Amino acid sequence: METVRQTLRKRILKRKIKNVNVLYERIIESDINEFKKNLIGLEFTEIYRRGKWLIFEIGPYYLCSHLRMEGKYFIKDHNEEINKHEHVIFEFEDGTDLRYHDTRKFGRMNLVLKEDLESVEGVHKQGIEPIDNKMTKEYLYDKFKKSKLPMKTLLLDQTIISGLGNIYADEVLFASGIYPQKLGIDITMDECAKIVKEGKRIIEEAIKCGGTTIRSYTSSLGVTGRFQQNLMVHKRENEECKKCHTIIKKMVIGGRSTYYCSNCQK
DNA sequence: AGTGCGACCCGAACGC
DNA sequence: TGCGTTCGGGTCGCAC
Repeated sequence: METVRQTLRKRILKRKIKNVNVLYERIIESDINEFKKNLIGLEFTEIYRRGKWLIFEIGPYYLCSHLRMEGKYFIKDHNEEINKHEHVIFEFEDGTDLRYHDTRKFGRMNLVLKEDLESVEGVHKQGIEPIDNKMTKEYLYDKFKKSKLPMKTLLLDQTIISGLGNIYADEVLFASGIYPQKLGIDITMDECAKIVKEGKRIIEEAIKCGGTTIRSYTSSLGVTGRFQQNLMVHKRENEECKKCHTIIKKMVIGGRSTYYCSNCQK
């Protein structure tokens, strides 16, 4: 998401919106007519990110966009044919479009007045980013030790750690040597220190690589996604652990597929 | 309050 | 080859 933000802001700032075309209305959670009408004549001035949310600053509003798993943004010439998975099209006066593409139609957008940002479901309850200096072992220990949930589930809790998804959760647990089903109450301060250290390292590295693209056919604005070459466990079921050559296993925890090395993660 | 689970959505992968 | 079925993934809402 950070990669998308960085690339997108180079491409769309300071362009006036001529028209907004919404082809699948359920993407828009706020009032649909206001969404289509209020953005016309305005230009994006900045793009922020909060966890997995992209927050576009535009006039008196924030446009909050959550891509879920498959949402992507493309810049295309307005004359280009509309792909069947393009659901929201922002038409700029210079003849280009910003197009939101989502094969699963899972992503969501909210247009709110700036002062109402905290009213957007999900945006307001973000925890601390792995790359934020406020992320400490004491903070995590305090959150984890009270919970009987498995560590995999806790790492995915956006109210604790902001922005960590399924891929990176598996990678952080592997790098920290923690068995994914280990319970929060059983975690130690030393393990929390590892999660802080490895979480920061992995996310910084992933951002440097332009993120992770799991499916080879996916490509979108700002996602060249070279980090998948660095993945140690995720999507590597039945392959050898890159550290100890044990066969990587897969299990489901909290409804999420989880990859791990039974030798490296105790 | 904490926890578990179905719903949302549909292309891809799988099974026959 | 072609059909029907299952899966996945982030988050919310509901039930316990």
